Amino acid sequence: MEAVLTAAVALLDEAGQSALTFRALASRLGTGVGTIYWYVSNKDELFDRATDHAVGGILTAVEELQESDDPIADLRAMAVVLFDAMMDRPWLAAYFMRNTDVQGHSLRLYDKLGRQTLRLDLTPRQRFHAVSAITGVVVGTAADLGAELPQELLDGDVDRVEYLSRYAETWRSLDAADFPFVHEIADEFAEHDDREQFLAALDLTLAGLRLQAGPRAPKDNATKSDPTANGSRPTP
Amino acid sequence: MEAVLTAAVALLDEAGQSALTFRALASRLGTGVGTIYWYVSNKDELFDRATDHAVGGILTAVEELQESDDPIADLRAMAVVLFDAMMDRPWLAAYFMRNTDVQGHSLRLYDKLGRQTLRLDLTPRQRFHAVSAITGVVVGTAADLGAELPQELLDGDVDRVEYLSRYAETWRSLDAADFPFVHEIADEFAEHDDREQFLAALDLTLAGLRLQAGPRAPKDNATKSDPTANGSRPTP
DNA sequence: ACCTGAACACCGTTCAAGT
DNA sequence: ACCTGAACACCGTTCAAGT
Repeated sequence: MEAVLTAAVALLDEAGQSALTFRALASRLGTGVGTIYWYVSNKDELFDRATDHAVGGILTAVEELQESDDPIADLRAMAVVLFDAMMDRPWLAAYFMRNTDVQGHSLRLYDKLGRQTLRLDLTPRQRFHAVSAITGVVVGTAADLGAELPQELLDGDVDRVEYLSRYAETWRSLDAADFPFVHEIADEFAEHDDREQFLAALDLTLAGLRLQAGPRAPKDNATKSDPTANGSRPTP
Repeated sequence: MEAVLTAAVALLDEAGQSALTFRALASRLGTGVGTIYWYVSNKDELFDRATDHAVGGILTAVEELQESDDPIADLRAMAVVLFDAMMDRPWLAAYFMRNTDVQGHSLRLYDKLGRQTLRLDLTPRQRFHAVSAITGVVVGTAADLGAELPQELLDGDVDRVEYLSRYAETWRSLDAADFPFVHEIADEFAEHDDREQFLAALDLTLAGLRLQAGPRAPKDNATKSDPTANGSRPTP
């Protein structure tokens, strides 16, 4: 079992999603395809277990983080670790946190994140939504990366900067009156850095969360929280 | 071409991602598989074009929205329209905004969204990041929905509430000391509504954006913006 | 309990051949 | 210019048969 998962992860690392087939996995393990079906009941489960196997490593990295006195800063640090792991392994995003029945490490990681929200002045529902929002930003951005790479880039015919600037070129050539925004950010797009983009999205979410969590200054635990300003908020 | 795309969208609507095959599409159109390859060079492009075809409808819905004096409220309204369309068609999220070469409607929609950020006191880069963050929330949450449905649900063996409460049951049975957060939100999860969860995530992002856009009160255009507090922010 | 691999049904894609 | 469908290489999954 252990061997099956490490081999599966290796295949995914080497050549991405499409490289993980029962046949490829079997031949790497030196066995028949049927063998794998003894450990795993279908391909979805294979992906789930391979993903969780990789999440194991992320979990230990997250557990090594020092807890600060600012829960939101801690959430940020964890999200960054998670995102960086997904940049290394773009295939991770697709199956991350699906089916926690099988994904024990993922559930632990989810709890690790959520525990920080317990330190904030929020309702259970707000906590649930906050963690979902944060994992959503991580997975959403990372899933884009996994899908973003077209053939040309993987084949090495074109490098990333050329690819992006060709896009920007097309965008600049559009009618500025018709596409004012696309025109405005064409240059930004050409030079954009995925990690920076992720951090920007994450920080918007965290800023919103900080606002929601109440008036206490970020790292100031001396001030008692204002009971009139607890987290409850009318549903939009 | 038009007929190919409407047939493709119909297949996707009826039975999801996996139902769109060249053979199924050909037989629905009463032709051979080869015919489709004359209109489209591979399956990715087929998905891209089918997605953009559907986005056409979303675009007109978005264009019918009235512009208010609050750009952030307008962004919110557009995001909600987009999300609702994706709840109707969970297959949309997977290919949305990939390859705007082929997706003319998507590019227009992207510009529509971005135009609202032009009304905010932000740098081009912040505008670019803001729109990416917002579409990320929409697509990220919607992609979850598309993937979330396991076999049991599609087969109708189990309905949604039973499925969720079975999960919650498992979560409650975990050691509360080991999984304090999962324990805390088990009930929330059992009753969670996807749309509400989306709105919560969106509102966190928008709250962050409002903060970033400067000190002006949301709907107050009388106050001159404070030049010392423009949107620039040190990169984290 | 664990392994094997031929067999089945189904893909995307190509291409020589047609109108 | 547009259509056709057999053929190819490759999937996931099953299962009778082995140890």
